[in-house]
Amino acid sequence: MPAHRRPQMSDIARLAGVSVATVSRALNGSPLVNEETRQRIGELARSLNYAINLGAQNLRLQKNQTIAVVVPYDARARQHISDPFFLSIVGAIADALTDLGYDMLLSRVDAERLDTAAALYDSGKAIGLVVIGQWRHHDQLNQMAARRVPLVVWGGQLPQQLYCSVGGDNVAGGLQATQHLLAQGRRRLLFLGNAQLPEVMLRHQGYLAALQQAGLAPDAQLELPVPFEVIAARAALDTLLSGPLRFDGVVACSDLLALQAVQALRAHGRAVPQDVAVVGYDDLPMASYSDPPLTSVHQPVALAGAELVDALLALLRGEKAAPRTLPVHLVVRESAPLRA
Amino acid sequence: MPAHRRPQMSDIARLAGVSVATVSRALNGSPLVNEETRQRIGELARSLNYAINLGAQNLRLQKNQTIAVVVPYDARARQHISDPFFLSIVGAIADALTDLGYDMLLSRVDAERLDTAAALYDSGKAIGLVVIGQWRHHDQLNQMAARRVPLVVWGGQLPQQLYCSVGGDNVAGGLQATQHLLAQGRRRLLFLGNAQLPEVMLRHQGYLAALQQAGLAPDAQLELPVPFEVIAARAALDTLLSGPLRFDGVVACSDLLALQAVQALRAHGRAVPQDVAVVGYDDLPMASYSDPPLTSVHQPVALAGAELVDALLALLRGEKAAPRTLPVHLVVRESAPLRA
DNA sequence: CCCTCATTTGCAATCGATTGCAAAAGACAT
DNA sequence: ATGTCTTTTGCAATCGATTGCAAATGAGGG
Repeated sequence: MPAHRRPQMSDIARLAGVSVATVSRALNGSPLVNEETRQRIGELARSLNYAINLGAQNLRLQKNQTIAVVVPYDARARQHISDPFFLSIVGAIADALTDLGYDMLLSRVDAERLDTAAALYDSGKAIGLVVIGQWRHHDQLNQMAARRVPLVVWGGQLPQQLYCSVGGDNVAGGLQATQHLLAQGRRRLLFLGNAQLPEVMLRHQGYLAALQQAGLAPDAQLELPVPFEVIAARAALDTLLSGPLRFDGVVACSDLLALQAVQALRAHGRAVPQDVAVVGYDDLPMASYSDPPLTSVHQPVALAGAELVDALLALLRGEKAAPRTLPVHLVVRESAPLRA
Repeated sequence: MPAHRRPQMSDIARLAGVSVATVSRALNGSPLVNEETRQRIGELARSLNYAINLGAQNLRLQKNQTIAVVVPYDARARQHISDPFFLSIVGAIADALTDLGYDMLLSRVDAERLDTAAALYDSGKAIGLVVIGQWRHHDQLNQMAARRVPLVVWGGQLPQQLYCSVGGDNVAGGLQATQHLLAQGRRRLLFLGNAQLPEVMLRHQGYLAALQQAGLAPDAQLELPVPFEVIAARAALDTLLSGPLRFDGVVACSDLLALQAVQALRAHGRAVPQDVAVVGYDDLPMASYSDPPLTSVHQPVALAGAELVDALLALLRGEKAAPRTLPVHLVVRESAPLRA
């Protein structure tokens, strides 16, 4: 026996003078083995620091307790998605899975090829997938679901959706953020976010609905389709602010974008919230520490993790899992206070 | 054949009218199979959406490409560690592992029982471990290393250390942070962090060294051993500030602690940085957005991920991996500016 | 027509576990 | 001594792949 091979059942069997079958039964607490034999085998296993080979066990028992969590990234920009909101969702999922005794495989895939994530399921590495965000490939997710890949997606609920999504109430979030600014008398509201992404698109619907309720016509110039990636967003903001366009409020689709907007506005000599009020999205912990503290739409991260896992496990039990929309609420702070 | 079983080699073999062995060879590009047969099998596999069962393959080939990343949490407080710094380290490790074709298993363990993480290795789920932080159990990590569990730890380098650690230069970080405050004429510096944790202990050494260089005697009252967990830290700060103790600078062991200190100070009517200057640690992205923007010791997160993975892979190749210390540097912002 | 040799295929063992079934051993009644 | 029953154990097949070795096939030479 080589020096540092991990011990296996056959080693214990040899030392105990019994067959591998007996060792297996002893360690699994089968009533078919003699009590004294079980003791001997148990002690031997402990002294050898034996741990069962889960790969072999899973193969034999056709079981697997691994869930893959897929975090897309932007391959073209070689830009890894490090938005703290996504990371905290991952943390929440890890908590929920750990509590239930599942293993979590964390994997990154190209955001343009979400369907490559199916390989994790096809290969048996994982029994189901949690995908963080739909990005621009609702269609690929639909195809995976049609192939019966067990799949739950963090994101917005769309028409013609074959997969189960769990997400914040994006329409309500966009609506509340916009209403809050309108209630302060703000009238020209910049919408900051790329509406090609379903979640952003839904928030944009809320934005439009609020404008309509207030009797305002939308202005296409007030929509800046920036990515979630901050460097590029900042560049777009600077370009915009160098132009003639004026606005007195910003509805941003993430807290990071909101903070970039604050910095860009200040760099161009505009005060927040006096000249321009800014509302963020996600309500990250940092929102309360920032300068100014951000008014933001709070998303329930811990609940999100639990609901994603719950929905996926329902799917795996063969039940059908309906999309879920989680409540959001506006947290008012200094970047867009109650009274302007 | 049941409706939605994943196809396997025997299915392809039956449909192609060949043996499983031939299918295996064909899909692996062995020169032993006829070109036409290979074509037929390849097309069949594609049309069935076949993907090899990696569990079975790994068992047979004795291989495994999974690395476990272990994030400890505080079980007593049922408090999950969500410090963004740890999450961003996890993200960096994920990037490094993905680039090299490894899978990453994310796992949480009780910070008081770091040694339970060894089960991930013993069971064959993973071929090696990356543990995020030593916490208070240097000893347990040493025991795991003595058992030859392939192991790399994010944290400080300690005497009598049997495992490989990768970490920022904590002594230099503590030193620079303290020197910076002393250079402004600050003389009574509160050290914020629990020196039971090795990383904090090393930063504390740097703090003491800086005091000594300046000819100042340390004052034990100026050491507040708060945990990394913010709620408890805030309570300790409020208690301290309600007492008679006075200080004009704070050396905090994380940016979150620094921001809590800023808030507590303000709540007690002390201005930052005028009355008290505050230096954080980690230099999270939020440090530059906060109010005031934080002066902080920058830790190289992306490099950390790459170095952790590199060290672990070296271990797995059978080489010995020496502990690594990564450079840190102070980023000066408003919470402790150059001129007080 | 037989032998040799190259090409292509299949058989069967193997990885580390689990489990149905047969069998061995001992207790007890007849 | 024989048969029955219970308790305890081992044999061997199995999970889904890989691979050494034997064997089948066909081409080419003598």
